[in-house]
Amino acid sequence: MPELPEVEVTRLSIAPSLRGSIVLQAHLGKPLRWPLGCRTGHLVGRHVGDTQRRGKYLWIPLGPRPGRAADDAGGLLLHLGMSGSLQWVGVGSSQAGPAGPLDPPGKHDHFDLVTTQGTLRLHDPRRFGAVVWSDALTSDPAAKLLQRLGPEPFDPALDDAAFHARLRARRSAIKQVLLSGDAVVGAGNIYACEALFAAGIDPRTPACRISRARAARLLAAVRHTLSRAMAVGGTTLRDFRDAHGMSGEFQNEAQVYGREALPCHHCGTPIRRLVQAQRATYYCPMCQKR
DNA sequence: AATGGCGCCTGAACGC
DNA sequence: TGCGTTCAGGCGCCAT
Repeated sequence: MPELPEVEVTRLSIAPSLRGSIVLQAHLGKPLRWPLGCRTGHLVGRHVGDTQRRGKYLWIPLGPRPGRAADDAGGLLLHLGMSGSLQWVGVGSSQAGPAGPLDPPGKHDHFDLVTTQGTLRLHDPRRFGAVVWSDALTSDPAAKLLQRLGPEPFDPALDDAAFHARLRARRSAIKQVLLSGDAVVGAGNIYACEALFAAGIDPRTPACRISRARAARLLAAVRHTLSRAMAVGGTTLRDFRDAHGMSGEFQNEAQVYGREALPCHHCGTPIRRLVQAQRATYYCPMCQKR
């Protein structure tokens, strides 16, 4: 399940390959969450810029078409949804087939961006993901999709006081507030559970009832958990891979996620599972307090 | 206006 | 073996 670490790992695995290339063609498969918003031919001939990330979205800047003014530029906003992953096949790679630089799209390959340096392919069985053209990050539809996102976890402007203030504005359980991305973006179900364990906070605690000191611990725990996950290539529960096929290792370090009834690594108490907002939450009833 | 719930999708795991 | 059911969940959207 791509959360912020998986998206960042993906970004790092495609940015150097894509940067400086020129789009030769693009192909669409089955419909994704939202329509592309332009014809695939609209992308051809554009210079590819440096891939950026905001929350769990990726932004691939595309320069103006040949002979057009600067305001013809735009880019692609990508989201990996639940089951999306990107694959990069470089020109001259061993995966190059007789038909061209890449095998024909498989059943779950729904977008190809063919460039002078290689092909970026989106694989997404559940199709909760999206690829959307936008004239700029600050124009719709990108702006509309990004406007509601909370602060980035590693934004220096997000200090303990700011984070605490955001928690105080929410009466929902802290687990749901983390998932909503209102107080800080990037923690999905796995990392929200892990960060709450690391901070020793019961996932059912109303966000507004968390003290300044505990909020500081939680913010540090979110940052530490996301950092650690990125350092080991993310979490591969089933099929997450970076664009070069590398799987992640964080699943081996999970303290609570997916460990119902197994002993807590810290105190030995069986890990519990509960459902919050129709999503599984795992926690240690001994180590995590309200 | 914050908040809870729905629906989009498919494959894996499960029960009979 | 095969069928039906349940679960997984990011997140925009809707209703309250």
